[in-house]
Amino acid sequence: MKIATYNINGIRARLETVTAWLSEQSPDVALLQEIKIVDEAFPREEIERLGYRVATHGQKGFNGVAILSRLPLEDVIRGLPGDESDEQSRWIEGTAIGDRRAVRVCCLYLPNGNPVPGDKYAYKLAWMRRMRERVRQLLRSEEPIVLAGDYNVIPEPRDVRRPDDWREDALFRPESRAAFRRLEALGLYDAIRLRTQAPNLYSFWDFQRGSWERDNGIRIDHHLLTAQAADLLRDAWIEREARGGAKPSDHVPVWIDLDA
DNA sequence: ATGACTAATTCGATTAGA
Repeated sequence: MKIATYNINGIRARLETVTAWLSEQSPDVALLQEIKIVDEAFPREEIERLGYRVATHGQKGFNGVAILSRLPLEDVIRGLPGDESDEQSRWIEGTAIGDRRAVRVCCLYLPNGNPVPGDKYAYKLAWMRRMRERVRQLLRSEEPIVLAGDYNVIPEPRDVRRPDDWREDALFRPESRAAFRRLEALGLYDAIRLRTQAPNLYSFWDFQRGSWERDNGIRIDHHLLTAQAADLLRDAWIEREARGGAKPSDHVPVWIDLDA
């Protein structure tokens, strides 16, 4: 079961890029972030035509997440539990039924959190605390679970070309990194780090300042796996080439392959 | 020190992203 996470930075602007990608790469499950559209306006038919089931949790203008699945998709939940007053669409989960195993997939778009300090940073850290509670609940199942998306956290210095440029940024602040480690400490594994300890693996390059040409990137799109999912891990990789393609997002797809 | 890109909203200029 190939599961990709991809912050597409707007489905309106990226529909051709995304449909070409689905046709060429054929993920079994694609977890999308920043669809930036309400559910009713999502181009569902264009994607269903390619053989995908579509579950969205959208929002006008900003944020928004979606699960696209070639496999049966069951028990979809929209929104991160734990705060009824939260109106931002940043979480959707469902169960993809593989040939051998069912896998719970959670698609998340973690808040950016800039500027630091401020309300947005407090929201980011509160959101991460709330996510931890959801993960605690999910872990009780002892099933294969994949939590993937745009975490907006650079875990370590080896995950950023120019660490000094990011010292004061919400993506690299010690509190954000500690909150990410606290998620891992619940018993989750960063899929790419189960495969390689290589530095300079990036999933985002800013549109500005020639970041792509200079390879001035950061790794912020991750798959965290429960132990039961990690047992099934065959491979994990970053589709770096996508950043140089036609009308790219500023993020690229990040992949895992599970024996499921 | 600042702004630089891109997208969405809504058709000009602002907000947000990371």
